[in-house]
Amino acid sequence: METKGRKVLIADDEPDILEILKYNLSNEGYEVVTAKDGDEALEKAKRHQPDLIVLDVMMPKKTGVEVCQVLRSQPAFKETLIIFLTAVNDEGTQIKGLETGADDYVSKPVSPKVFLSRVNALFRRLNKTEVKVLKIDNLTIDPERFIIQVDDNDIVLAKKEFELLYLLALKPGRVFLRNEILNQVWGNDVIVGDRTIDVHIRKIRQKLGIDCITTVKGVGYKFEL
Amino acid sequence: METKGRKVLIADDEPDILEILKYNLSNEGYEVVTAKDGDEALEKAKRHQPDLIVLDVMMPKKTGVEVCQVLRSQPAFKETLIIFLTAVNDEGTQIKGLETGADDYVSKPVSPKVFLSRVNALFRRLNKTEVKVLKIDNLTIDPERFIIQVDDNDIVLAKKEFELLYLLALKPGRVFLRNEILNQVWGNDVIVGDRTIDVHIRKIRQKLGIDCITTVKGVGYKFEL
DNA sequence: TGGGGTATTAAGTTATCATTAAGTCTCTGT
DNA sequence: ACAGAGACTTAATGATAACTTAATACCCCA
Repeated sequence: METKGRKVLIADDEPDILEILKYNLSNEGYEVVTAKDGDEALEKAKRHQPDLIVLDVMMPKKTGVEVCQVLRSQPAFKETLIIFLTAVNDEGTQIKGLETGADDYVSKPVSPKVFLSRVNALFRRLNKTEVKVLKIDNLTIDPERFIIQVDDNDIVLAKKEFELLYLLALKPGRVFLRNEILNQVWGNDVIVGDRTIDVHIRKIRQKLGIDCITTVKGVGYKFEL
Repeated sequence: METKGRKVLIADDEPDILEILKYNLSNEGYEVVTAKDGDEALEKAKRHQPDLIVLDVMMPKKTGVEVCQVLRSQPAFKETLIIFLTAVNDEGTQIKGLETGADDYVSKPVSPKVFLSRVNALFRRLNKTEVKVLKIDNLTIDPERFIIQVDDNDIVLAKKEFELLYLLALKPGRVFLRNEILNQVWGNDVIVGDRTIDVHIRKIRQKLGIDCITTVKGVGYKFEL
């Protein structure tokens, strides 16, 4: 995760397309991983944790839409950008794709120029809103580098702890219900007990050493300095 | 992803059915959660607080009817819509289902079109008040964030206190009978004395510091600034 | 002025959370 | 593949806030 450039995964069953897109993205400074079918796409996505995933709708093993659905059901890929490629200039498919949780949609034949501008646009949008460094008083949370600082002292949080803190800190003062936390941090399908949240909260409080998470009994937790 | 729509939980042990219904509901803008047996259905229902629950009658772990009974015994699910799915075209089952507290009943094989129209009809029938932020003069009540503000000062209310205030504030000027309050805030099953309401009212008045709840002797309370 | 209601207070009761420790899972490097 | 470390989850217990009740004081009106 040291590369300055974003990581992109491209999944398409046509080697030519893969080659063209990879070449263009690499030229722009992106790090590129490729896959030739749906299953491979899922596997590489999990392994490489790309920032953007480009999915051909028509692929062997699993279609792009299916891959997208699987990915979106996992917390790790809730925020990942997804673009669909399709030869079908079908309005229905387009809508279906976007509803599945895709961020954009590019129809074949792909113009490298158009494609690149779309990709860049998505990342620009992302920078403004989603993944951003939080600075609240003497506390800094950098989700990209996975680093937390209090008064310039680095603090190491485990993954779940980090995600939990980041979630709360994104909207200071707002109370997050336990259910909300479970959905956002653990995902829809994972079933864990309520006490699990408590324990993570405790570890965060302990490691940070500052009292920034408030309990709202019977409701949930909120971030507050 | 960004769906503002209602949340629907579907429980069925046949993956195909889940897939079809989920796809159709998603297309209509509903947010969908799935479960593959009775126990999982209960767990997800509790966690996600869906607006509608679709239950297959024949499921492992717990049947749809059993799940329904458990849910209906809890105040949180008194108002939740429930639809039964069943392959048994049995009049008896149908009646038993409706008596258990289901709102509708769809027999398999399910026609997506029919199913959707039933679901839409149910929601149309339901005059559920939206969960929205209330702003009345210098008082702000945000039920989603569980926050109350008076003149920009945050005030912490306990859960019951909050729910009670929110109920009254939803219809300013309207008098709520004690029984009405008990049903809405405590649920039909819970039996608590009348004085309990008084005590909560008192705490709200005390914490808010402003006189916004008026007593109507022999009748109930109303919100009024 | 007494009765039917409500307000207030304090004291019980319960539900929920914090904490700790121990068990299970996962990843990593050899 | 294996061991070890750290991450994650669960279970058990103690602590505390939320909730309920009960007892008493109050108020208004026939």
